[in-house]
Amino acid sequence: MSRYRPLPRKFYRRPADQVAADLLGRFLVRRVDGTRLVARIVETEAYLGARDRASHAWQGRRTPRNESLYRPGGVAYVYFIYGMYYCLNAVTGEETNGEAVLIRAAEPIEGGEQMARNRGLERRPRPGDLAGGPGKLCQALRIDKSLDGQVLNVEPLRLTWGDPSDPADIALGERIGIDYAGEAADWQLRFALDGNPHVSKPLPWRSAK
DNA sequence: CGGAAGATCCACT
DNA sequence: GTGGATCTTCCGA
Repeated sequence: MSRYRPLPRKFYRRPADQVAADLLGRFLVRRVDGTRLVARIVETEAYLGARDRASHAWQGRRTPRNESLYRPGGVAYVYFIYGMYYCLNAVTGEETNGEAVLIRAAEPIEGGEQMARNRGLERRPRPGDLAGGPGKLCQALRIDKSLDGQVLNVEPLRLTWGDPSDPADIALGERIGIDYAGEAADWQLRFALDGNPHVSKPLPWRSAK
């Protein structure tokens, strides 16, 4: 099934904003304990490296925590935040320039029951409950620091061709939770499938059409 | 509904 | 010591 064929390295070796838009509709395929979990990406954000105040690579900052950001495109950058959550990024770019795409939300395709258990949900999940936000998504797919720096085209975590979006259905807006970032806070680097209920925060987005 | 607060790690000042 | 690419619960309107 070609939907589950992994994206090639070349896919990631472009500017982060381009990759962020192109990742919408692609599948996250996670193998854990012999179970396959699949989710379709519906929301992403681009982080532009040294020139982007909101980026962990702002002004070239380099620490053990963000080391993966400086590898060539095609690996995962997973970091721990707020003392409780993980966030998953795909590192992008031809050069090692600290660019990445934050995977913010996805729509469950396979293994929804397992995802609900991973999230500790009792009630029947409503749209967005399982992976409608970067922290939820990592919890549902059991993504943690052990995947940091791993390539994204092999088990146990792959990004595959999936069910790509029509560029006309992509909405964009400002990134979330980066009010401290000065003018970079206004940059239109958040991408989502227009009107998709699994998105983390619906906004009056400007359409990219 | 919306806003506030708490949970609690790690990089940086 | 401070605050963050978050989420949940609790409270009041």
